[in-house]
Amino acid sequence: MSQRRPTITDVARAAGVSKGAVSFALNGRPGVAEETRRRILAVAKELGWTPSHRARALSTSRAFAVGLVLARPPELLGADPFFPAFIAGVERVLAEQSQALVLQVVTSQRAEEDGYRRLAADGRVDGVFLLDLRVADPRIALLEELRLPAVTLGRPDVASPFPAVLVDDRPGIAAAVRHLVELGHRHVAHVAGPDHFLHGAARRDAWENALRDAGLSPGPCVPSDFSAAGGARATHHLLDLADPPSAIIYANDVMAMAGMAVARERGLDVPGQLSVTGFDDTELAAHISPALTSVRTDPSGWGGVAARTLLDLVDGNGGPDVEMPPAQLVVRASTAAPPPTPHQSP
Amino acid sequence: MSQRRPTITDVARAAGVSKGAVSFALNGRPGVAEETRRRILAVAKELGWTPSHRARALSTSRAFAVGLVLARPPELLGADPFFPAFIAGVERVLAEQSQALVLQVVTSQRAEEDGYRRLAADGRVDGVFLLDLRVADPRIALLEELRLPAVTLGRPDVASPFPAVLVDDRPGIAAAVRHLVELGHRHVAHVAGPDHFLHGAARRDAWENALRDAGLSPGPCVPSDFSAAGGARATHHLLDLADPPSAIIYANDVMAMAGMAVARERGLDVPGQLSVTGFDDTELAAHISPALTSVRTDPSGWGGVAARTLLDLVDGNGGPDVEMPPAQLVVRASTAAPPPTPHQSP
DNA sequence: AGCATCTCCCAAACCGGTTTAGCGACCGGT
DNA sequence: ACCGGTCGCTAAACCGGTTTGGGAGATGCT
Repeated sequence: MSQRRPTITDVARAAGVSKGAVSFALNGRPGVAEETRRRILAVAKELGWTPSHRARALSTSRAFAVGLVLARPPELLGADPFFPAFIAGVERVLAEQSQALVLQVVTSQRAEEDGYRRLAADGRVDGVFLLDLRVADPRIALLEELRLPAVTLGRPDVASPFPAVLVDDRPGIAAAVRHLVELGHRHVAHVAGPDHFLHGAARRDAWENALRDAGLSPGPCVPSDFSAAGGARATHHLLDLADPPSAIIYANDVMAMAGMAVARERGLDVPGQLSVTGFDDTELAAHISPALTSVRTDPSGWGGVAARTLLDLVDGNGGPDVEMPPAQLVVRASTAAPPPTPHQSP
Repeated sequence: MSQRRPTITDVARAAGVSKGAVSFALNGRPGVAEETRRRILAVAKELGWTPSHRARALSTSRAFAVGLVLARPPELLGADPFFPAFIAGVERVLAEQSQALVLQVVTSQRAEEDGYRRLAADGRVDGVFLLDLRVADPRIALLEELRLPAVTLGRPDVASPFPAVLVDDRPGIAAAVRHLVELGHRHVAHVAGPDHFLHGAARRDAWENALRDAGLSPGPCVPSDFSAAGGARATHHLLDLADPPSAIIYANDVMAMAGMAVARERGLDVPGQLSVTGFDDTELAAHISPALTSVRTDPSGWGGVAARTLLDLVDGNGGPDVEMPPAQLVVRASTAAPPPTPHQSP
């Protein structure tokens, strides 16, 4: 019938011991007899006592939470398949450790840094995830200055004191290029993500290198922004060229789908006259027409590993970088042999 | 050069006042001379002092955070345009109040209730958002029992002590039906969301009522699950009927896009032989071919209003329900007049 | 001058845990 | 019988704020 929730003092009194004993018993620390420990825990359960997270946070100077600051332009937020899946993976491991996830969504980079500052200043979190690594990412130094432990998704291009979860997009892109080359394509373009993202650059490099490895010169590359509108724009640009590509590798599925639509509106058959590949392998990719050849990634798996790595780091067990399995190509109906062209038919 | 961050005691000492005075000054409470207040604040700024969120949380028994528990099957997480946008809207108002958002993503309903229990038991949050209302939603009673303030998105079908942010999907669906009827459709089917969601049921009712209002009998309705796979399945089902519909209203864009693909694979022209409408108006909707007629919603706007409502509630200013503007139909290329059929041509 | 009132501030208690210092009981060894 | 060491526990300090009770000094009123 008690209105207010029981405190450690209530448990101590009921068990006939001191607060300290209850604390020791709860945390499984030595120095309390097994018999006593059991009794204390029994009383605690009977009273329905749960240690106050707030009090514990104050006295241990820990937040028991990790943070994620996400900078996304509003129009991309809804379309991004990565971030919700990543979070789900994170949650899976946080939940079993009674840790919480504090999320901040911001729309500009300036706000993003403020977000980290606030998380740090408030002591809301014990560590953070660093996503969407950028070229010469200033956030690394910021987090160092804030003394905020972090785990990066991908390997930064600047010196970083933080463990990284290494995800390699390149094999997937390379596989896509090889797949297209094997089909006979000689003119493979790329619609990339923004230049300043490391993963955008990595996918672009992979595309370029794979083509060179095949003895071909890379087709045109158009940097874009991961949005459907951007993908459509880039596609128009490529198809307007004097010598348009016979295949386009897009840096994500959304741009690829928009690109397919553009091709179609221009009267081009996909894959008959233009092959298209995406990246992410979203659920929709398999259910559009033609079904989209894409590169499957595992954001949820990355989230889980990143969370575990971060919790270890926060506990003082800074581990080494973790390598994740490479992305895999999933071949569907949006890729096929190119049409015969003046270049190829004598 | 101090390693550890300054505390209120440091500020008090430096300003030559007591801790209490600093606290009063900071919180703008009466009882401290204007001159003194300015001096204290100056010293605080000079020392770079920020009140410890943890200490404040303990002494005021407030978390200065709100929570969101999201139950989604993994395969839907990436495709759902609603939740990231909603969160972005929430953040916009939380940020300006120095509140944080604690997120929990779970995959089963059982886990969802545990999620709320944990948030409450840990005192991690002062209130929560209740999304995806279900028929006879048990979470209402749970939150009441947990004494956790909440704001619901939509009006529950059970007695609820919580303020609601009222979003009405029905006008959008009704507009879609009217649009199709005006085009000449007489046989309009619906691919719905899961039956147990209130908004799924609402969209279904709206579809049904709008058809009746037009003097037509509702075509078949297939409940589905908001996934691309589900949308494809439902579409096959509808097109396999002896008397297939000439138009299908889908409960979200993803199912509509998958449905369009199915129609196409079966050799049906959209919109020539089958008209299709979606719901959500995702960014991609405008960039597929044919561009998808859809119903535009404003999840980010809802998030902002829901956050403000929740913060007010937590502060003891439980307000009335808030009505949001209705969803609007956006007509694009996926809808057109139906082909002449035996029914219609004498 | 005397007294009530008001303003401004301080000291101390409090929130609910964790952690340290230390004390008595018990143990084995000599 | 005495001594050093371990075990099991308690009391109290501590984390860093907020809040309450009350005291000193200035002011107003008669």
